[in-house]
Amino acid sequence: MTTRIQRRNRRIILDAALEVFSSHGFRGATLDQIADQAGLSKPNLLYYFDGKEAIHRALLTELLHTWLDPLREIDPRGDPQTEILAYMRRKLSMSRKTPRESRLFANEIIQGAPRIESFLRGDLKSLVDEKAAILRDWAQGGRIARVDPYHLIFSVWALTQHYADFEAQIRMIRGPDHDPTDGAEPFLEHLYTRLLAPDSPTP
Amino acid sequence: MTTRIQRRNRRIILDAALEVFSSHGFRGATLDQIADQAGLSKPNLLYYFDGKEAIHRALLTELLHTWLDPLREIDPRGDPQTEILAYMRRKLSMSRKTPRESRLFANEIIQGAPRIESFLRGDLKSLVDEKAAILRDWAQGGRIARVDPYHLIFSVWALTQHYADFEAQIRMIRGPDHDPTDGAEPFLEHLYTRLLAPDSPTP
DNA sequence: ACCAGAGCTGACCATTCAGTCAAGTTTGAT
DNA sequence: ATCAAACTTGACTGAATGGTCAGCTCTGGT
Repeated sequence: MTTRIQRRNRRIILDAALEVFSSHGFRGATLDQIADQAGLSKPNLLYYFDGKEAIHRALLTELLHTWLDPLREIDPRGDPQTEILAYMRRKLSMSRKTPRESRLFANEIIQGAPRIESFLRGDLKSLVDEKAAILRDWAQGGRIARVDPYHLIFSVWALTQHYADFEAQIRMIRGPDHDPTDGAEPFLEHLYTRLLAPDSPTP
Repeated sequence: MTTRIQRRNRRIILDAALEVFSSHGFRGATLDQIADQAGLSKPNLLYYFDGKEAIHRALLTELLHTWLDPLREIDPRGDPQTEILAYMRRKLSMSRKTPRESRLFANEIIQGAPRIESFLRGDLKSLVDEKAAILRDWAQGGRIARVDPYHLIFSVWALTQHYADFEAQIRMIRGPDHDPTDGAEPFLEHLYTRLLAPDSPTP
């Protein structure tokens, strides 16, 4: 039985932990920082979670649960260009709305993905393989340009997550007033529209 | 006066530190790990460098010295598409040849770029502004498609560095035999050729 | 062969940090 | 109002880690 206080405090702790882990990485984060951020004492943190590792695991589990949703929604029966453009927009929207989660994930991958290897090799690979097959069919059927489906998926990841993961760099180049993703959507729409336009059939 | 031994050992230490820092981040790396990797004792490390911070700083300084070279080479007098494609190829080549340096940089940015803020606001911003102006002129002159020059530069960074920074993820999806960048170059050539083709003039 | 300085190390220190615990306070069902 | 369970915390512990130091060994110029 979980109480009202438990739900509230677990949520507060996970929020604080997301803030700290996403900006310092697992090793760089300390329980004291998380406790401060949460406005709770360190022993109290450990009353709700079994340790630093457990907090981190809870955060990743929660994240991975929704991480694949945008890709999952690609519909093989839909219009190819519409589907891919919509996928890109969903990913860009995630970068806008949950940049800390994106950085949490990025930190994990850059450091070799030790804690989410089974997820990557399992759920992620399966889904990517499945959707890549759809993209391949679309390309072979001439409904989009003949591009490598895996690199196409990677390009969406790279181009959208970049705005969350490298936000600091973009801010320093474009100035503090500028929102990092300003102008990104029309640019990426243009890019994918051009990229995907079917090859004109050689008569 | 620097001796032969000094040059050799500083090099060994920086190599080891690059390995460790790039895969664990600054806080996650320990002097003992670096010493192990270098095959030297920890006090010996500190004989050559003033501390963990100093090793990291030396590494970043060395990296930043060449980080901007690919962008710097864009020639305003060259053919726009050729120049931009060549830029993309230079960046992709860097991701292939020096992925650890790319991850060192990525770690730094994701964590808010505290140690290289002045570089980003200074040298990097200046150069990006300068080259963005060139790209803008090309776009306005109709020599490439009308795209936002900043997002165009960001797209090159995102698409090329992704192969180094997210190598672990790509490997787990494509399998261990597959080189992560296999097929990337033709894909990106196709992408930028399509993206940049000048808008057909409306008569 | 000598030796001054460069190069190197085991032992040690201070701090940071994850995690524990005994003893307190608050909550909510009765 | 009572009380058992839920919640909270100051004070602590042990391990990890960045850094120091006295004294050792090696190197290269004479």
